[in-house]
Amino acid sequence: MKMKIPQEKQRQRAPSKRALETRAAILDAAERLFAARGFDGTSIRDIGKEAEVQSSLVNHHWGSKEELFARIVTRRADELSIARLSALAAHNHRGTPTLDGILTAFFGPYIEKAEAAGPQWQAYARLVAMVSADPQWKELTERCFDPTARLFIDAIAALFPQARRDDIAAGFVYSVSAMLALATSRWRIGALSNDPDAMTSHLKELVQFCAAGITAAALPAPEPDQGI
Amino acid sequence: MKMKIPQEKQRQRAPSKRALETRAAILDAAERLFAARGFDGTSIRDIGKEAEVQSSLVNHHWGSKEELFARIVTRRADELSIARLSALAAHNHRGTPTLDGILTAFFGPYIEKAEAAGPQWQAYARLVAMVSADPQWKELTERCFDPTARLFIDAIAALFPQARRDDIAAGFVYSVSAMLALATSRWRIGALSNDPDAMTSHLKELVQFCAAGITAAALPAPEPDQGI
DNA sequence: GTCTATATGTAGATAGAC
DNA sequence: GTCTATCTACATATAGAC
Repeated sequence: MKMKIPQEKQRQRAPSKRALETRAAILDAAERLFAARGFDGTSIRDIGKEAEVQSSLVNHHWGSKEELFARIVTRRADELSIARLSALAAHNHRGTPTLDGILTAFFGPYIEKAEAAGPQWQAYARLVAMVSADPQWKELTERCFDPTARLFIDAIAALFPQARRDDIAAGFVYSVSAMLALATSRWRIGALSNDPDAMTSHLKELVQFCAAGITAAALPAPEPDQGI
Repeated sequence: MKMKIPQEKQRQRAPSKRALETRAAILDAAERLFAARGFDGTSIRDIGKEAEVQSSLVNHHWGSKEELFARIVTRRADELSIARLSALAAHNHRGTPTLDGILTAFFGPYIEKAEAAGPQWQAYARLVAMVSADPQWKELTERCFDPTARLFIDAIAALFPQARRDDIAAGFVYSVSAMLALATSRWRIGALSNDPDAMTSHLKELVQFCAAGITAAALPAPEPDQGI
């Protein structure tokens, strides 16, 4: 989660307003394109065109394509981590922690931002789904998300003192992948169920799904083939 | 991207043994590289080098890069669908269907192939995870996986006559994403739990997780904030 | 079927004028 | 900071000899 950007390391004077706009426009455009077409599917030229600036300004402001990509992933990851840990602390302060509460503290901040701030956060979910599945970005993923994930796993593990930590961790990874599936594949759920729907109402269903799954994974296996 | 492979449409004579080997080597090499680096991150030249054949043979045998990619995704998808539907039929024939049994019929064939036939099937899981998350391959995904998915959703929905089909479908999509997370991110689970493990033992845990989740999602919401 | 050679386009990154 | 022009490398795909 340490994200030194080399281009900024020794900035001498305050940048002009226009320069700041340019830099922000490049970041937003790059986020949209990377999310839609992937890292290799997006060119520096595409980004310049989308941001309506010269393509050489992309390298000038943000260095190499890899550095730009890492910058995009980390800026929202940090914001998300803060919101998630704050929600977790608030939940703990409210009384005895519950699994539903912990999961809501993790899922909620993203869902809220995706609904409030709109398409940029939705694009970001696709970006996270991509980097999570790609070994090329393993280090980046670990830096951005693992510290917070460990804290949430700790919190859940505290609810199941008798459970193996492996099982809790596995359940948490499954839960995160389910959240990404919700965020990136509403079209898929809609297509399979013949009825698209809004996002917020899915949060509670997602929490219900994951909480039941983690509880089942944490407890010793019940009678085999229990049926429905 | 229409399943016809132009190069094969009117083959006149039986191909030589060497030609068959070349064609198979290209497919396997392409599968490894596409899975490791993605579609845009893999070049035809890379594939030729990996298969130890001339890169022009890649186009000659399999047409364009897109056609080659679609061919790779579909060949194993068809094999998987057959195995899954066969397992589902066997389970139904065995007596009253159960959720655990249906999920095992869906997950089992992949896990078995990944363990038995090894790395090519593991690469394939990463490939499926990629195409599932990428709008560029939406049509390909629908053609390959949706028909079978619908049948499994039907089978699950029959166990919960009172549930909304949307909730079943959502639970199934979450379950599939969890399976892909297991197949592609063992390193992630291992890193978070400080203890990597073998794959087969995870199948039962995965089924347990998903069955509990789907059951919870299918039933009307219980008392709010039920805790652990 | 397989090879060499190549046509044609685009990639990331930078140099240097303003 | 911004722009034009360009260097160098590599991409997909094909033509044509063997």
